[in-house]
Amino acid sequence: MSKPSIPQGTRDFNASTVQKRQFIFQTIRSVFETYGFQPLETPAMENLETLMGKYGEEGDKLIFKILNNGLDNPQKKAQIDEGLDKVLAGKNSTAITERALRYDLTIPFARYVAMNHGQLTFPFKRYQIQPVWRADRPQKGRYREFYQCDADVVGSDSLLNEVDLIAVYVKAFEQLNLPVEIKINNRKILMGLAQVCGGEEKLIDLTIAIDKLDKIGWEKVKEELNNKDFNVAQQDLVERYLNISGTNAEKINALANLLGDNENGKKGIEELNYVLDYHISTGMNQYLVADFTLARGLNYYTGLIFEVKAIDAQMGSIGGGGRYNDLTSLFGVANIPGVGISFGVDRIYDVMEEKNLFPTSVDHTTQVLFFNLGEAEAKVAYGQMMELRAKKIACEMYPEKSKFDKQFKYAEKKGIPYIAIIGTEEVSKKECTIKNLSSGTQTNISFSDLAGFQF
RNA sequence: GAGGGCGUAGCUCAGUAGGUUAGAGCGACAGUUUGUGGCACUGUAGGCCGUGGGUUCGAGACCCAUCGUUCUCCCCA
Repeated sequence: MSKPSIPQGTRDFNASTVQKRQFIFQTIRSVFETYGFQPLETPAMENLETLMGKYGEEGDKLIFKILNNGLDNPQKKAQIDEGLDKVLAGKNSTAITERALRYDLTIPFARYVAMNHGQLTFPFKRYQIQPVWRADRPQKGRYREFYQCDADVVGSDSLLNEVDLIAVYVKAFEQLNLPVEIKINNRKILMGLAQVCGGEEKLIDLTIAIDKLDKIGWEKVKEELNNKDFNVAQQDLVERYLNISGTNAEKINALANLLGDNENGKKGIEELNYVLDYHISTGMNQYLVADFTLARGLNYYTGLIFEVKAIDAQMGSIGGGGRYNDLTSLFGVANIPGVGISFGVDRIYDVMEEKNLFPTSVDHTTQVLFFNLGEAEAKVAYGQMMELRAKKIACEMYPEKSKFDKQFKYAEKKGIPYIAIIGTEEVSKKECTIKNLSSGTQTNISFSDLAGFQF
């Protein structure tokens, strides 16, 4: 038998890791709920059809598909052979696979809204904290199974939603004590740039090229634009666009000059300004950075877009989101605009761990270990232990009668702060010896006072 | 999908130019110490050197393949 292992890109989480992760989940969840979002859960698997074509060509390749059952059924052999040929040719076939693992939380949410729009009260605000799966090649900060925490509002055009979601980001990261900046841009600005550069149809090529700027540098981006038939004047314009710098206000001014009276550009700037101005009054503007190089890969975004970056950390974005005007139309229900954000918990964990930002209080463990000094003594001790447990004090008893040495070491390794000794002497006196392991101090407490002892 | 690094004890790693019985630290276990831990000392257990093939008188080391892992690119949280 080979050594046991787990699939590539997946992880087991030990007690301390789970507790730290729970701290992140609880922090985010409590902020979501404070802002009026309600929970939703959707299945780990969706119909393949629901997911395909929603994440772009690259995304489709990264969807984990689930093999159908019953492929060994001889009566279906013809269909299955035909399906297999399609799969081998790089297509999908429902004869082979008709379900897939969730790739993100946004599309399943859109599907849910489309299915239930008759029953939902709009604006509908939901949050969702669940794992997603991607058949990506794992590397630093990238896993094949990871959690997303999403909050979305659908059924409202108001920019107040964007304002509110930014506040969610700020408050959550403040509570996590993780310094971040929130980059903000508008797809309309990018659309405006594309129009000024020759046409809307260039938007996708343009955003893909721009998105790479901080990785490959301007020269390479220029090369890519050249390959995509941007002429010299257009390349020049993009260069001036990307070189915009300064404070948020200065950047926006420069951008307004560059895009002139392009309608999308004007609208995009207006929306951006609205949100930035709003957060001057909340004092959260210090976190906001207008960044016109921000593009976001997902093509369903239509308005303001966000990305959260941890300050001074070698890590890709730890959150992102934006406005999508018509996501549910993918599922046949039109005119439900929405806006949402996502937290990348696994990356947040990695950054916090690296920077040592977890409060020590997240480690919960047993408070009191009751020593086992023999059958009769243990029975008395067990009764005392149950009293403490009734007070919600975490206790456990060493399961075997062992030498002190061994029981002490167990407590020490597990980080248990107190031990309780009840031996023959204590039983006859109806008392208990409590020892604080870190200070070494030891006191005798009568059974009747034990439940009131301050551990 | 493309390209690099690394696989030796439970963990972290040595292993010199290919040479006889593969080492250390930590951890585990036992004892010194059968009602007082952390420290110290002593001892014990634990290795198909990832797997398969090849080169060689001889391979942990060199070559090929394969699997695993990790990082980078693409893309993304």
